[in-house]
Amino acid sequence: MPSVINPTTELFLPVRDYDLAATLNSGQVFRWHPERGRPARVNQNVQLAGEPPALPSSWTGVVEKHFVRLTQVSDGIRAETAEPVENWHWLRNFLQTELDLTAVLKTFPDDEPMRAAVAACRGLRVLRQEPWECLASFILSSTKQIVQIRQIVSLLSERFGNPLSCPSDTLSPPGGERDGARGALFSFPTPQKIAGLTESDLRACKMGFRAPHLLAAARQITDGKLDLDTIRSLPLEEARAELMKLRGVGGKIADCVLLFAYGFDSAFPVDVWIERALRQLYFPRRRVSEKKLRHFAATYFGPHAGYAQQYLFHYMRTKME
DNA sequence: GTCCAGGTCTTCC
DNA sequence: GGAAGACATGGA
Repeated sequence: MPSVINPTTELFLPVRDYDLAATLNSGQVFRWHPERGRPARVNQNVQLAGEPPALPSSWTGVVEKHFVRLTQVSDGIRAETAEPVENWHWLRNFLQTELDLTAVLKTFPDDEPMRAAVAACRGLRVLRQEPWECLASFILSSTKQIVQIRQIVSLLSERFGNPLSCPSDTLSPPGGERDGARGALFSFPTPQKIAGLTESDLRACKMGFRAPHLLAAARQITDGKLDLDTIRSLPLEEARAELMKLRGVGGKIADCVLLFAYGFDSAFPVDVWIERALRQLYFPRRRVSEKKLRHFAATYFGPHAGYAQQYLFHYMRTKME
């Protein structure tokens, strides 16, 4: 007799060393929102002496076809969906709750900048996203602030995604249209849906010159010229080259997709923040060429370089706040 | 009004 | 192979 699993709408994920706020707010994903009345601190793990932990804090977002509410509690993460779920593998995989974070952190270089970055956002995880949403989001990211990427992705989802069932107490937050929260109530539009649109449909989502890039990527996928599944099994360099065949996808965006969607932990996206961080933290006194900087990034940070990169990225951004 | 944003591509030296 | 400019749009 096969064991019967009762579908549920709630799941408790026991996990230590997981900073949900830092993870969802570190520029990997663009459709997660702290819930009104459930304030989320940027770093749950920084607790001052004598100060009670600011728990719980909830976030709402979409993973694949599921609307999800996640709440950080002291010994893990509580998840809630609108519709009963039999198998929660998709959520564990997305959140990477079963990853041995301590083992990853041990591989980081033992230097002052990395120690400071880890101290600032320990518990930050690199998520495992669905490749198409990740690729599309980062095609839309070039020379855009994170807040604007959220707006564009939200508009795109609202207009061309499918409405999702939400828990009954989920309300569209005030100002949601401005900060993109409403878009989290829809699925991310499929490549097939995008491929059937026109460039002006997409430009109406405020994505500007990125519209033809997104359209072309969607059409390559629906035409069978690009298979996002096979990229998973390629060696890193081949996977990177495959993604970079797409117009509007250079090394940085390819590295983001490799790291955030496919789990290539050594992929090291170099954007303006990371370039600034590397120059300030590692080469404060001399001007190094961009090429040397890339070589340094590719060789210095170890097998989980991309993970180290995400710690540096979030550390630099929160330090500036 | 000006500068700049999780870049990429083309042109020109 | 490296610098400079174009590309849309909006927040700060």
